Amino acid sequence: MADVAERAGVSLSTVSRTLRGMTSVSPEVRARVEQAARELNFAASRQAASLVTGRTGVVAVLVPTLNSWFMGSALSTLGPLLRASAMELMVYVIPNLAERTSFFERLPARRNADALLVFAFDLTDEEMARLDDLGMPVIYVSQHVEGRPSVYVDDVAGARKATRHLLNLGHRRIAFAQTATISGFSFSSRERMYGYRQALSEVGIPLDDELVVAMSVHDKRGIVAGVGHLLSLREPPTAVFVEQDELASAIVSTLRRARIDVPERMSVIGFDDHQVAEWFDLSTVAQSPSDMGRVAGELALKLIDDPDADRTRHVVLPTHLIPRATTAPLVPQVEREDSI
Amino acid sequence: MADVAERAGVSLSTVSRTLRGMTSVSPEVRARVEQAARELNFAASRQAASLVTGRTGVVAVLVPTLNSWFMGSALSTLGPLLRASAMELMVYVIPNLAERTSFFERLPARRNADALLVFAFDLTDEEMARLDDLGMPVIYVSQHVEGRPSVYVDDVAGARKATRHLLNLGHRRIAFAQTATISGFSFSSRERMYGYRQALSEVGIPLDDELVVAMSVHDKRGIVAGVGHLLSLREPPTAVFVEQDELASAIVSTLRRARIDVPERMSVIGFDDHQVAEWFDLSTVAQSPSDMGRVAGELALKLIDDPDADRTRHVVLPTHLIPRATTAPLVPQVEREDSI
DNA sequence: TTGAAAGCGCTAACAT
DNA sequence: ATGTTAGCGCTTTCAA
Repeated sequence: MADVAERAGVSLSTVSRTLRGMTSVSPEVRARVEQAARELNFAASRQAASLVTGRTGVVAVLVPTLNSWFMGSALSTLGPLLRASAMELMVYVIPNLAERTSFFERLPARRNADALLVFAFDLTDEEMARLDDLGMPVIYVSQHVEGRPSVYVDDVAGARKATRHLLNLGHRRIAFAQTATISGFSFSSRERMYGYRQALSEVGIPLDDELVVAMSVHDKRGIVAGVGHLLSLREPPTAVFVEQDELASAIVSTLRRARIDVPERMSVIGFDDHQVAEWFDLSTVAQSPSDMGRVAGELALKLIDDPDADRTRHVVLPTHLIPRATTAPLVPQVEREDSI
Repeated sequence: MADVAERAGVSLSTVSRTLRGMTSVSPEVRARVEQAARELNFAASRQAASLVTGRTGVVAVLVPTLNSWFMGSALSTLGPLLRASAMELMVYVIPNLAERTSFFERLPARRNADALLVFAFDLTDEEMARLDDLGMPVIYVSQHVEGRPSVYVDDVAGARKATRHLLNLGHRRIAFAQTATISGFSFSSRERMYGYRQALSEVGIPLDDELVVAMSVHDKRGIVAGVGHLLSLREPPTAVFVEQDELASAIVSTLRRARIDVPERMSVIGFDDHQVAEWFDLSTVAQSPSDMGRVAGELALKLIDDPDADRTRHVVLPTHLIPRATTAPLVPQVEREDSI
């Protein structure tokens, strides 16, 4: 910056003021400085600036993985949004317990970011307390935490929509397929189960634990076993609400391979509106991770800029039912049973 | 840091040395300092340190999107790897031309990172020249650039493997399904096409442009039309090599919906070993984005640490054929033709 | 509107 | 092994 000052024949402070776009610089001097800066290919060091301003120009995000549709969509929106406000995006990927422990021990984000976005993590109270005295706004995304700024989708309402859709189609035996805890998303999982139960209770259908199965997307045998369990019940379900599109797709494949037609013999509805839902023509409940990224980013910027902003605000995002080809009205199968 | 020094009853430099893990600190003092630091919840400011050292402790990555299996896997590996070397991961998401232009104009990474990893971008010569005088190692990932450090998978060999597998199964009419340019991945696309052609030429099968179709994963009608084109040829293919698993899955679905059994009537092989390949039991050629992230990260760390390291080194990663259930030996369909 | 000067929090060279 | 001290490149009073 000294070089620029010399070349433009002005003082250091004038260069600084010019480059930050302050108004108290005469147009003539400004032109000269900008010219010099361009010629020298100069860009100010954020490190040095932040040392004196106390702001880093960085927003940090804490994520369990980047390898998921949800995180990918959310961050792909968040990145450009931050850049529009001259902020950069720092990512902390915490895939396992060891990393997690070390992160919370050392809190590397401290002083190295202006805000932290915690994505889809089920934190312990101690961990949250630790983040509380990080000295920066901490926003919880895809989960809701009392008394702290949170952005999340209304999982309960979404699950209710899915279940009601099946009820409206005439189904009465409706199963719920749960994903065996994917790290970090257990919060949504609980909420979706709750919405499912609510919808059934509303119409007076008693809850039946036999209709609830848990499986993991990556465990083929487990999926087959789970589906098998449902099919071997005395009174099997005619519809399944699966809490995640990826698992729903796997279930549809499994059913079809077993010659159980979907949706003729079994309706299946997912949750997410993941890309795979479109490929499978899967009925589902859409949420928008991209909106989540945007809203969370905007909230972060606001909390950074305005220390008086409400730090307990919750933003709840809506869901939408997307009926596609894997749900259909219940067809009474009485004939078959009679014919046995 | 002064607070820590005072609390531990030592000098500033001793605190600094301790916290950076230097050996020239007596165990007893070290313990005291660490204790004090913990009590005060202290973490050093990277900004201040980098002002002195000239190193930022940051590795920046330039990506077209985060919302893809490839990027997600690569960065999920890269993140923890960097953190193990006390480096942080800064992400620049450049989804469109406007962002791209502005990135190359302002080069925000300048002075704010120690190395830049350019993922899956087809850069112009001017853009690369611009990066050359960024004053930090720039590593090209998932593409190969003459004279600059690059990490990429051997797409040509992979495509050859896929095609040869089909040839070995007896297929002679083998189509190639290309993805209509997904931003940033045109490099791999060209290479895979090239490998396909090589394998055919090796065994003396003439190239037939009618067997090459382009489609986009998100354009259902386009996929149906592309498949339709192949099925309406005078001499239709008995196998298709699809350059991407996601598209391959869509093609398998389309074929099955049209009652063309896969693999009985048509073999389909993809490329990537994307998750979806497992769900569809799709034969494919595996590449490992995760390895790519790891290797690229290691290379970055090396180039940062060792100014004398070879800056033109290329790392080529292998591919593996994964035969699954969508490829099968050619069944002569002569009978059918006779019976018409 | 511009300039001079005092730090921001750290590291590294030097001294002990 | 530990302490002292001079900056790193900026921003921000304060003065002119």
